[in-house]
Amino acid sequence: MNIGEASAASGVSAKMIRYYEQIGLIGPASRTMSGYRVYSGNDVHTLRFVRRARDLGFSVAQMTELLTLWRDRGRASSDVKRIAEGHVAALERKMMELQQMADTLKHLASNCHGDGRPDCPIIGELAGEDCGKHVTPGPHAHLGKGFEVLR
Amino acid sequence: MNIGEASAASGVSAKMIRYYEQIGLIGPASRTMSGYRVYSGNDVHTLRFVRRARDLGFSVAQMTELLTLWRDRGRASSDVKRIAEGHVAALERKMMELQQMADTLKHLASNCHGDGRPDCPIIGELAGEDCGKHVTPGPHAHLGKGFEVLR
DNA sequence: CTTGACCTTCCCATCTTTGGAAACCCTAGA
DNA sequence: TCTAGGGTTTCCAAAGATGGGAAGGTCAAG
Repeated sequence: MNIGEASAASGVSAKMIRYYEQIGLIGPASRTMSGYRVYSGNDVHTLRFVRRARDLGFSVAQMTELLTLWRDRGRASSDVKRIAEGHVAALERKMMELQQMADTLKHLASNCHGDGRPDCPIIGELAGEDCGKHVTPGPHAHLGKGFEVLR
Repeated sequence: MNIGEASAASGVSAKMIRYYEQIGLIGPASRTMSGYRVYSGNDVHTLRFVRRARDLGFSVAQMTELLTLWRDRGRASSDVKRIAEGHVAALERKMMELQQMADTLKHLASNCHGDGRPDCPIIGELAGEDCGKHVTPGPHAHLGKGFEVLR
């Protein structure tokens, strides 16, 4: 099976398969005499594992850990659970961050006429116009570097 | 006011101020004879605008639009509202995506012993083991390229 | 004048994914 | 057998926003 077939069978693009090999997430594929990569059913299994983990938002680093645990017959499920729960926490942190942005914007937009007139609380807020009630008190600016999640 | 002071006054790092100038989000700053960038109170006002928009998750492209509208005294608030609501929609799409990942993972984790034993539904799901009830039916893989939101 | 803090530009790294170019390989049809 | 097309290889670059650092110039205080 060459890389195109492996890609179709796993749902991982050929580009990404090469990339994953390059960065060491997956081992180097064996080659034909002419240099074409060759994949086995087992390789496709691994690629599917990677795609599912990717779909769940795991980073390459986390996938490396997960792949190692997957291959380790003597693994402790607590190790897997720890990674998963850490990721869930990161997802929830990110969601809260987005929620806060969305809430602020929705509030501002709800007070915006949205017609031909130029007055707009959204622009006003961004410009820092103190017009009485403030929507963003501020404390969500330095939310830290919780960017482990999401591309 | 030099770039360090403008940075402190606006909350935008000096690095980012230079970057925003380079990509054309903000106009080139005037310079002293020795080449130091010089900022006015007005410039700081603009930088604050940019920081607030950034904190709300707007992309550079969107900030460009917003800055243009801000400067346009004859703007229609509907234009601003449209951008804001589009961004809210993107935020909500992204949140739903994350929620789906988190839900799947939480479900899997709740069924994981999390002890020293190797059995683990999380690894099982990633490996594609069909063990009766499936948690991820699948239809959230090709969620599209909704990556306009978030860094 | 020296020192330390600041500024300048330039390059690199992050992280995942996509795109392209140039060259090579394989297979089917003429 | 030759050729056309599609698949494959590698390498380079881009994207988004931000951080880090090096090498060298500048400024203000002592």
